[in-house]
Amino acid sequence: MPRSGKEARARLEQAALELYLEHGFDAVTTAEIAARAGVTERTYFRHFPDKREVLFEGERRLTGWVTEALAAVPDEVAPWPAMRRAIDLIVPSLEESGRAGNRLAAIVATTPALRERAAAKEANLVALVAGLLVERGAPADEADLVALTEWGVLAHAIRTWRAAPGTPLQRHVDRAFALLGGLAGA
Amino acid sequence: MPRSGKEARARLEQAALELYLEHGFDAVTTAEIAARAGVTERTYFRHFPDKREVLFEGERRLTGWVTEALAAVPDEVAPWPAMRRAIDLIVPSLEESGRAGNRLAAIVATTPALRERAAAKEANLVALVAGLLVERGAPADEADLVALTEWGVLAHAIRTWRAAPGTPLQRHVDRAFALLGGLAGA
DNA sequence: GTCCGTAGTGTCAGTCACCGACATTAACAC
DNA sequence: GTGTTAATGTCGGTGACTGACACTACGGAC
Repeated sequence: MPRSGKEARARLEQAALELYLEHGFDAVTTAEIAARAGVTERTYFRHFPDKREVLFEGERRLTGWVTEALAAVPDEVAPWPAMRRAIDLIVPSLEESGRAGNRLAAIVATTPALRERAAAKEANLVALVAGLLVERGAPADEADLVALTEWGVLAHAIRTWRAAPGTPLQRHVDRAFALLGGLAGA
Repeated sequence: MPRSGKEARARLEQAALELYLEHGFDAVTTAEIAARAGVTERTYFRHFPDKREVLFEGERRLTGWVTEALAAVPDEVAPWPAMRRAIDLIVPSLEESGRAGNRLAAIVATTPALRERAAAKEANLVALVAGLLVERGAPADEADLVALTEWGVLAHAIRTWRAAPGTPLQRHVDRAFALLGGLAGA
């Protein structure tokens, strides 16, 4: 019953999240996820390529935000400040999805297989950013270095932000950039 | 026949490398690797936890180098310059293992599953470095940021070095640090 | 030399992630 | 109603990975 297809996908996401939280990633089978979602195991694999990917829908939104944010910065702006501005543009979206992000980070942090996937996603994102900077006219190796470094700073800021609940993310971002500037400038 | 155990492990590494190069990672089964190495599939999994790990012995050496290099830098040196010095100490070792590294990078770059593992290894290494810096007395978040950034710079330098055969790695490292200093200082 | 503990291996049976091929059904257009 | 299409169900299979148990080569104790 092709009841729009999107419904099944959403139910699978929900079921997977619940089961992973209840019993841990390793103790859950894809068949169980499918059963709770009311579909067949085969249907699960039509919506997601493997057992892990069901948890990373948020990451897809993130790549969208990054692309939009960089597109919103004028091409004349040099790579480093352009990325810096783009990060400021993304911060509110990140802050909004903070709760879901936290819950997810908890599962991911405790299971190696998911940390692997997360690390890979991050690497892909850095590559995407570098590519976008090149399209804006940056030299390839400068783009690479800027993407790597600034994304690293953002990732760091997110971590310290998660460790200090209630504080605004923007402050952590500013602080991290200032810290890096002092370190790398000398 | 426990013919020292190390021999079987080495044969497995060799067999896996050959087969992966010949037919590609996905087209090779662990049973085939074991067969070429003259052991059982079960024995393969006694030496390596999964199909991918057999390719990452070099990474283990790398973590050793990093630990030693950081230990060789006096504790009085601040985190950023300490890591900077440690990288200079590692460069020769990296340069020596350049050939093997290139061959491996080629396989890894072309298969997503291996890129995932590589990304995870890199993240673990950054975490290790941050931990070592903390042991030296650095504040946790500064250690995190320094490890992230400087390791990123090194990774970037290695990439440009691979793209420019024949040039010394140290030059790429110096160049990348200079570039970052100019970017992040402003 | 015999005995014995240990480490490395073989064997077997099983679970589970994942995939190809084909049949089926709901919804929608006409 | 009929045809089309997208989503699903069904079936069978492959291959990564694991637990349990038996076996065999080696080293040392005596």
